[in-house]
Amino acid sequence: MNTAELSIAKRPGRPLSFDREKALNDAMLQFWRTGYETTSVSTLTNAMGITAPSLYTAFGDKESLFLECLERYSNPGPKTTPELILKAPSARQAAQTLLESSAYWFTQPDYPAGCLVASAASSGSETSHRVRAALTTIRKANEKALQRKAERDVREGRLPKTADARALSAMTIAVMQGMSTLARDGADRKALLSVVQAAMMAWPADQS
Amino acid sequence: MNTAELSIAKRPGRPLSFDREKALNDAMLQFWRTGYETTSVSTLTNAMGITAPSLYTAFGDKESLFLECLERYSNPGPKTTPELILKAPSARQAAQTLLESSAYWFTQPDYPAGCLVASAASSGSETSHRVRAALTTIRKANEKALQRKAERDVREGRLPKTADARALSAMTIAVMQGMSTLARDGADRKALLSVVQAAMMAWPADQS
DNA sequence: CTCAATACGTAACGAGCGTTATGTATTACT
DNA sequence: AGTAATACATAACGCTCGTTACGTATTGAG
Repeated sequence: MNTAELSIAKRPGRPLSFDREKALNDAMLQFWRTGYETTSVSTLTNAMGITAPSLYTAFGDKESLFLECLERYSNPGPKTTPELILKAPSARQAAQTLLESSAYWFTQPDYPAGCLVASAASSGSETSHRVRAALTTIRKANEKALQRKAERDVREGRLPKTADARALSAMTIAVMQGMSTLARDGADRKALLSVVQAAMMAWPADQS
Repeated sequence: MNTAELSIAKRPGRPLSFDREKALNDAMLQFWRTGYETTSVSTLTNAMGITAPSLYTAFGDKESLFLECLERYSNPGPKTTPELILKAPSARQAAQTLLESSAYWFTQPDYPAGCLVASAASSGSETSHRVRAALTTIRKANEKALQRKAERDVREGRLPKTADARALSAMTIAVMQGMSTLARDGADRKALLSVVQAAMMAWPADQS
């Protein structure tokens, strides 16, 4: 008996009768389509193919379910977006990769248009402040990572001394957010990629 | 008796006991703060200082009230934003004016942060599709006006022949949308103005 | 003064919200 | 086999939603 088997050792009691991962994914897609506050629990249970008590047993409540969906959405791979930014060869290339992958991600066929983080709860009442805080945290983490990367590039000469690292990263994040709205309004992948190309003109070329 | 007096001739029956303009303004501010679907009628009536039947008498229903607020918000002056864009000396200057005034508008003290149009209903259920359509229409009208202005500048030599009018205008609108989110997340006026400065680097200089 | 028309305050409507109590079925452990 | 623990399905909870009857008060017209 190895540690892996230990970590998935079955708890006592009746096990879940549905695939928790699939249900979570279905919930994420529904939130992606229709936001947080405007998606009801009954809409969720329909999309997930389970009943309300099952949802509460497996995920706690609506807010916890959303936060878990958010985690799944923003950390789909082994590396987080801030980590990817910091590992890029330059801030400029990190920005370009971020925007280009966003252009792809926001226009995937058979997926909701735009970005879950950008469009889930840009406004909202006071009752969902934890949700809004989580969304803001994700957005700011990306911006901060890009900013630090750009500041380092200025220090190390990959960007001109006159470059405004903070402004460039905030502008890049703004373009990303805005592209989500463009996608929701019907812009296709080609249009978004041309937006990326235009926005990257604002970045000074990497100094060699 | 002139035509102005005729146009405000009193209708029969008891007049409204509150200032309709002030109530409309209060409703707009509330929608601005908390969005469309997440703002309840009771929240609105509290903010407006009237009762629900008064709201329905004066404004129809929640959706009509929001659409009227939207008109008031997006047409505050004698000229619409598309008109201002078309009258600017160049597309580049129109974009700069649009972004700079947005930076100011999104960070007014004692007003909600960000943009009502950008944050009211970026996602949402199917029941509010008329509201979402109205918001999309406003966004697209601005983008289209800027695009036409830029296309004319390319034709008339104010912009280089290689400039992508569509991409530049879409990028500019994206930055504007994104700045609204930045403002909601706490960015101050100075930060937004530096974002504008950075974004404008993507626009080729006007040819003289 | 009467009448028609509109707004007002109170109170309530049906519907849907997020959530949970209840009893039963299914599992693991002893 | 028996017990503890968990999930299941059904049904309902209290609450808020957007909206509106209903009766009364206030206006202009004749």
